[in-house]
Amino acid sequence: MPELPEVEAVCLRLRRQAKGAKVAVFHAQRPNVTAPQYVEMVATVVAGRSIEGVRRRGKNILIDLSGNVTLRVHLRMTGDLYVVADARLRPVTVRAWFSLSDGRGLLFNDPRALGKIHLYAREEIDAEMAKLGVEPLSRTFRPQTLREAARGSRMPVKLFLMDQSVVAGLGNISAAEALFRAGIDPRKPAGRISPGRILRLHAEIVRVLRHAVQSASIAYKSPRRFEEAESFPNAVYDREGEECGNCGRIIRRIQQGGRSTYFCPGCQK
DNA sequence: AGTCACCTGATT
DNA sequence: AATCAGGTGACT
Repeated sequence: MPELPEVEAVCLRLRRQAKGAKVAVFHAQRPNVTAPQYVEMVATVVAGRSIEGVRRRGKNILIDLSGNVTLRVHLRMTGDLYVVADARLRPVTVRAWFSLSDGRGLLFNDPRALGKIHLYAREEIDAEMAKLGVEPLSRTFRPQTLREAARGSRMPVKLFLMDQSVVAGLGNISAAEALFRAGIDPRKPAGRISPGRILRLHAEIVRVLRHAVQSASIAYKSPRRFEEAESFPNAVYDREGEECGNCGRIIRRIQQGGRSTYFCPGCQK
């Protein structure tokens, strides 16, 4: 279920629960989870190192370990990463886990098994993450950032927004919702959007993500406030055939880049 | 720039 | 049985 907001929530949770803990053993159900790296290599290097910090870059979770080593966890479509009191009690869909020296377990639960865990030297990881685009919730993300990246691009703007080398962390939902709020047709070439619309799009991206981070963090924290967290329902995503809350037209679903795109033909030009 | 493979589970 | 899924990388 993860886009940037859920990944951010996972990082917050890990920071509270796992910071300072020491990794004893790494286990993997299938070599797929670390491929093309060897499970044995990861296990050997990770053993005995403590968790110094947890960072997020785009949709990547970066776990800094002692001795200048960093684990990169990508949740892909269905991954989740969380601490439990006893790793022996784990769902069958847990594809890998870390035994912590205090007896707890750090589980990588991933029903579809598309997620990845990779190991890097500290200086390698920064170079790797430099391939990603701007962090949309940082001050370096400005309307001009979008304008310059979009200049001359004939890519449909929805795919442009989901290109991680442009903006890091936008996914299928946030891209669709931001485009709806900015009143932009997802099929429109990125380079042909007016400066004024780009300005609006920038603002809506930030607004959508800020709110989703807030909701995701609350939902992960206390189930009691789950309703509150859900109080910002999707305007278009997963609403094919329903009426647009703004203009009443029927929300459509089309295919872009092999994924579903939802939009309102009335509001989005 | 578009299509497909990677996986499994839920829904139609 | 077929389609869909909040992602990405490797192919045409």
